[in-house]
Amino acid sequence: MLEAAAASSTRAGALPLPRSFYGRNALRLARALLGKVLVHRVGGRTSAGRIVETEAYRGPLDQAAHTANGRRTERNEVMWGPPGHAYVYFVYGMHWCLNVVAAKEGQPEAVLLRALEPIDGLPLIAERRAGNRKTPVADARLLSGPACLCRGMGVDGSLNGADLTMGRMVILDAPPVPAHRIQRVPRVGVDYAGEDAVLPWRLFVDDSPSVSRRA
DNA sequence: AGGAAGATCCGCT
DNA sequence: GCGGATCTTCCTG
Repeated sequence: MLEAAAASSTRAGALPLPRSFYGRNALRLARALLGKVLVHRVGGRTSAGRIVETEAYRGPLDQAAHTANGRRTERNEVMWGPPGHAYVYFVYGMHWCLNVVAAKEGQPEAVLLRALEPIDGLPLIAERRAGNRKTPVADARLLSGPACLCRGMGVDGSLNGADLTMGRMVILDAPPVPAHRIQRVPRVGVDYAGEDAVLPWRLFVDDSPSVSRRA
């Protein structure tokens, strides 16, 4: 399974998704991003993974979003800009999280990338993840969880605002995931969001071994 | 100026 | 299942 994904991702002709791909609401983008491939090149080394878990955060009307009620701050400024850029923020004093800005400029929506299936640069990913662990992790779980994903892919605050349609970190097109393989459940860790906490805006590929917090 | 809470992970029980 | 690690961001006074 992982081998098959790797073969397709490294195939010549896989192009970065154009900006127009991102110009839709965050829920639709969260769905469309499943199966696509995040690639990060740094210092001549490449790591890549297939997106298998996402969460949609829908701007002013979503109490779970950083931009709830139209809140605009220095931290979430990127969410207000054009789609197709990375919104990277720091949480819990130790972790980074990577989002993809959705919708159109002035409409602050984003998709949190929660898990990838590692498909290229396994040694590099394992090396990055080893730093804060005592016990080894199975390959399929190296990028399982939003903070694990950032750690393993080498994503930090320096990538906040990065253009994902070009540059050192991009998202490549890849075959879509069939609808019958996608599950929709409530988002993780948003109990503070009242009624919005139960919206089924966490999407994942149900047969992927890399999904975080499987029931 | 101060404090509370957070879109989490890890290791131990 | 639970709590500790660790610090930025934002809101309050």
